[in-house]
Amino acid sequence: MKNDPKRKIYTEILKTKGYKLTAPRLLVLDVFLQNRKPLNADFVYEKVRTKKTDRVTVYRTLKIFESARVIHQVNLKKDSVFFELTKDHHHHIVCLECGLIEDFDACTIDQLAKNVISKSPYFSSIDHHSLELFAICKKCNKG
Amino acid sequence: MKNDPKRKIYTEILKTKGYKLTAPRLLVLDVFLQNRKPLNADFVYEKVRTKKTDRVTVYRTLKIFESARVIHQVNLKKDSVFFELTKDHHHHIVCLECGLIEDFDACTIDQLAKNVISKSPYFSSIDHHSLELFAICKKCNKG
DNA sequence: ACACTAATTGCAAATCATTTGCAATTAGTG
DNA sequence: CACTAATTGCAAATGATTTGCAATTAGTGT
Repeated sequence: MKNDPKRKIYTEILKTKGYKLTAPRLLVLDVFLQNRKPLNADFVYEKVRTKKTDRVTVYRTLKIFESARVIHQVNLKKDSVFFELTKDHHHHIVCLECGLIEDFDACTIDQLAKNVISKSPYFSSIDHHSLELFAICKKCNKG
Repeated sequence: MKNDPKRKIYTEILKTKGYKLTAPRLLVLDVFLQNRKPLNADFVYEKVRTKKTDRVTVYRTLKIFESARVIHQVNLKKDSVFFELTKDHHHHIVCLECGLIEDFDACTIDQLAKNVISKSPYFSSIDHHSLELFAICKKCNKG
């Protein structure tokens, strides 16, 4: 969505880091803004391939977005790597059988992170975190 | 280590699930017992290749161990998948620059998980979880 | 608006990790 | 000790991701 207020935040981050705002990059960004869940390279490519964007460009764009901290990896134990927008951060419960994903917030994690940092000899601040719970969902438990 | 008390726990799990205790499987298990940190397929293979064990067997063994819940995936944002023994579970702070890993415990996560479960319409229990913090370590922050 | 230049792109080919098919071997059972 | 299904190793296939390179383009200054 061109009118998503977060769009500007991300494009500003990219500009600040010296990356050009090219058509493919904006397309990929919009895929993330329009699909607020963890996405893999293939999903993104399927959404932009019609708009003359190569698969390689998708890979390269994901790398750039990741290094610019616009997106980050999410551990979903699927066969490929998934990413989500950094500002959309939340946590997931993932069904080990069917892959069902439920979101949840965990405000206590920030407190926990502070605690860990205060005791660490190597780290003094946290960039971001990843908390995933894995389970068998009720449906799969029956089957 | 043949004398590691946890070795028996894992071999029992494998037996119970009907998997044969073959030489390659015991070799892979021992690699995990002797290297208490997240490992990838390549690391394991390098440790067992001398003992006439094929790379394919390593991959297949990791799959079996994962489905038997002897090991599970850890999200370290590296280019390949890492695993650790389930009973060795702890959390990590990973440096986004140099990959330095520091371990920590987080006993409050279990409470948090219970809390999430009590509110979830889809899940009624947690199998395991994954909490990783990502940061730039003090050393990399200077450089 | 126009030209310049480095960054970015698309394509084709290469690489890397992981998987599959199949015949030979082996662990666990009786 | 023999039996049988599970497991293994090899070779080849697959699938995801990366690389080289020439053509294109965004952002800059004019």
